[in-house]
Amino acid sequence: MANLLTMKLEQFIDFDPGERARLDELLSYPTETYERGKPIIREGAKVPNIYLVLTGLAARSKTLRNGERQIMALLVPGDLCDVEVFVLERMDHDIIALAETTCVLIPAEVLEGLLSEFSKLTKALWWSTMTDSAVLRQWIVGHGARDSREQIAHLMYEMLIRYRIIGQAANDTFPFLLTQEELGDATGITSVHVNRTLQQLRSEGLIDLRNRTLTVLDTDGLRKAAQYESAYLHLTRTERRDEEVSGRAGDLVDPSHRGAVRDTAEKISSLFGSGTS
Amino acid sequence: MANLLTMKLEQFIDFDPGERARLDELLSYPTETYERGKPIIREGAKVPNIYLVLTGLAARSKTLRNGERQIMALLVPGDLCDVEVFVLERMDHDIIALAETTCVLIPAEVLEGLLSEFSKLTKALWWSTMTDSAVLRQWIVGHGARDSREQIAHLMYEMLIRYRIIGQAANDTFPFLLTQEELGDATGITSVHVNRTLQQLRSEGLIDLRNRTLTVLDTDGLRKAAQYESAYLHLTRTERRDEEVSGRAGDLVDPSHRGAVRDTAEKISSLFGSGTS
DNA sequence: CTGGTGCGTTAACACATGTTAGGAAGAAGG
DNA sequence: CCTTCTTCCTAACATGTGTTAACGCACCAG
Repeated sequence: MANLLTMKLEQFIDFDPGERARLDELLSYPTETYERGKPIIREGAKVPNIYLVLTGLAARSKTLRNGERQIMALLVPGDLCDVEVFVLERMDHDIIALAETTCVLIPAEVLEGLLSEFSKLTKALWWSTMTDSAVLRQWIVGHGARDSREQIAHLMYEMLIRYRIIGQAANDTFPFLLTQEELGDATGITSVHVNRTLQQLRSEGLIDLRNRTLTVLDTDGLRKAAQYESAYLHLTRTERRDEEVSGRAGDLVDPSHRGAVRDTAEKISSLFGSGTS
Repeated sequence: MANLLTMKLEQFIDFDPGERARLDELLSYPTETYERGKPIIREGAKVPNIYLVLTGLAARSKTLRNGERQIMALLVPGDLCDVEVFVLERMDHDIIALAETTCVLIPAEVLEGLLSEFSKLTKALWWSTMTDSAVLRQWIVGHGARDSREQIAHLMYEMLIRYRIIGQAANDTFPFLLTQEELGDATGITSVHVNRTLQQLRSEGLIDLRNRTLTVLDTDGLRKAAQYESAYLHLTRTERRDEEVSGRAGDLVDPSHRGAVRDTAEKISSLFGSGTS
């Protein structure tokens, strides 16, 4: 399997073969699989491992005393769950599995060792962290200044890009594993209103959501509906149009980029499936 | 003047005199002052300096096409505005002055040099970054799962703690430099409704807000109103009750801590004013 | 003193979203 | 095949928050 972590970090930094090899080694640590709905890491836990999502979907979430739950970030394959363990003593939120999810458990020392060895990797990890923060900021903007339709459109558009980046959104179709209730927890909207909003997006011909699979029928329309702006994901190399990675999501972050590398979604696996070692 | 940055980072790590001296040197770089309302750093900018707030109040904010503005974080004296410049190419949001604000402009190379020299400092900076993220997460929880009264109470309670930490909230009174409109931008509420909510908090006897100064009349009541939970600020040493720092905000994050170090707010300057070199 | 200008304050009304409740459709399991 | 459970969907009603608009007050400049 392609190294998803590498595919993600490559959006920012161009690794050499040695570095890639080291990254690949990380994937050889033991994995663990979690059923849908089960916690992967609990708030308050001291965790000795770094969790990397391989398959499925996880979320950062927080539960208030009154039982309300707020999802604060979605973690797709290739994402790290808990870089904070390097510094902060305890998790300040839960990581939960929103679908059957498999993670690699990388001992913290191992990754820490790698980091001091390769400062490039250190930089890449900082990038990943700061990008996470940027996504959080975007999430806040969403809640404060967007209505429900814009919010959900935005979430979908962001997920499309992120699945593209890891090569799993051919034809603008990708796994969308959230229930409407969970979508509500992510956006701060009730599931009833989520439903209303989905109907609307469907009737506008923007999306097709069925069987946990989302197809974006009109990427331009969806971007517009989302008031999407590309900068916050900090896809440095994509924006710079580095050939190696820009085919994945280039047309999404910058429509004018299309044509050049159109319909490359299908080629991604051949391009990168073997390019990670 | 006490080194505000040191006071803040001390919440996490105990520096030795040499390290403190180096931190103090950072404050000797040129400062710049910004009028209320003026931008300090603009979205999209490539910035060669790290900005450290010395006095006043700044905010991370984002403006949408339709003119709506969302404030995503408040920066009080001692806070760094743009650590991201080490890694990300451009700012993905604005930093604006909400009051007349003075910043030190530390050349990025200088701080970067310091970081490789002292890994403790590196850790402290990571701490600061990850804590920022944690605050963002909290902010999201606020928007999604709290009503206006809880949100505003929460913001006030957090600010009380943060001003305590830098020794500027004696008697639970501290500068509260936000207009109601800005409070609205921070919480995603209209200024009209902010006003309604403030009236309510006043009539409940929780706060006294006048002349840009906030006095918390009932810390317990406010904490309760805010559904506040301490963990997210990651005040490691405060929670551990390290004497050196726990007097500042200990009773706020853990009410049982009171008595032990009550009314220490006034002593803070004598304890730490000279303790930073 | 006088006219701005920004901020706080209220009031009346509109509407997006929440709440509650129940039924339909599909998946899982015996 | 039937039962059970989850998720999706819809309807009627309730309400928190937004909108608009107007007035007062403090502060400042001239």
